Order: sequence, then structure tokens, then C-alpha cells
Amino acid sequence: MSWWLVKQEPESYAFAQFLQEKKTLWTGVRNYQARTNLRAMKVGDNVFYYHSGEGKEIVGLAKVTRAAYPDPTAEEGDWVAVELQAVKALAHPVTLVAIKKTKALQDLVLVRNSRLSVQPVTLEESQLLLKMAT
DNA sequence: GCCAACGTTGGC
DNA sequence: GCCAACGTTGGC
Repeated sequence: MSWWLVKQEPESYAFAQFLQEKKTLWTGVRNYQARTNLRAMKVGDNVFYYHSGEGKEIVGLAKVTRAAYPDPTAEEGDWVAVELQAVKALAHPVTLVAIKKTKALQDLVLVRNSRLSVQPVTLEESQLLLKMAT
């Protein structure tokens, strides 16, 4: 069971909307590193949902309900999509500021490479993030 | 609004 | 294959 983090601008697709729609296809990823991560996702894996731009905080949890398959929105190239199901909003969103203040989270990809849109999260990091969100 | 970091493109 | 130039992203 792995943990991931996906990044999205709330103007494009806020977590609240995702919660209403329950499931969404995670399409449009056009970055090789992110693609590698999408391909490594397994059904049942857990996903943190991060709002970049307005917010800059982890706002919710989701899980993978369909593993990587060819991205239907890709007109050319070998890209993949997954299906995600919204699980719940975090009681206390974990802000980027709080993450940066936490020593044990300095290796989080969000800190090291904030531009990567699909990121792995270690088990230790995920447990700490969940604790901070309680 | 600025700029640093990153990824991609294209000339050599 | 290298690297300069450019475009994009996202934090500040």
C-alpha cells in the first residue's frame, strides 16, 4: 500500500468539487517523472490532494480506483491516466508553511521539487501528515 | 508581479 | 550529445 500526492490548482479542480463528483479521471499529465509515478500506482493506494497557488496546503485524501491506462486526452505520445476516488477532506489542512517547519518532512518531494505534479510519499511522511491533519 | 527552478527545444 | 534559449510553474 503506497502513498502519493497529487497537485492541483483549486481554480482548475478544487477538492470540494472532487468530493461532490466522488470520482475523477486524472488525465493531462505530460511529464515523464509524473508519468512514472502514475504507472506505479496500484488500486487501493492512498493519495494526498494538494492545492497549489491559492491555498498551498494538503486539503484532502483520495484513493486509486483504477491503475494507469492510456490517457484518453492525449492526442499523441505515450501518456497515462488513473482514476481517483475522493475519500474525505482533512479536518485540518496541512499547509506548506507547516510542512516546511517540520524537520521530518524536509525530504518531501513537495519541499524539494514543488513542480512535480504526481509525487511519492513515504509511509513515515504519510503517517506524520495524517497526524498533523487530525 | 517577480523570479528561481525545472523541463523542453533546437542549433551546433 | 551538449548547452543556450525559451516557456512554464509555483512560491514568495
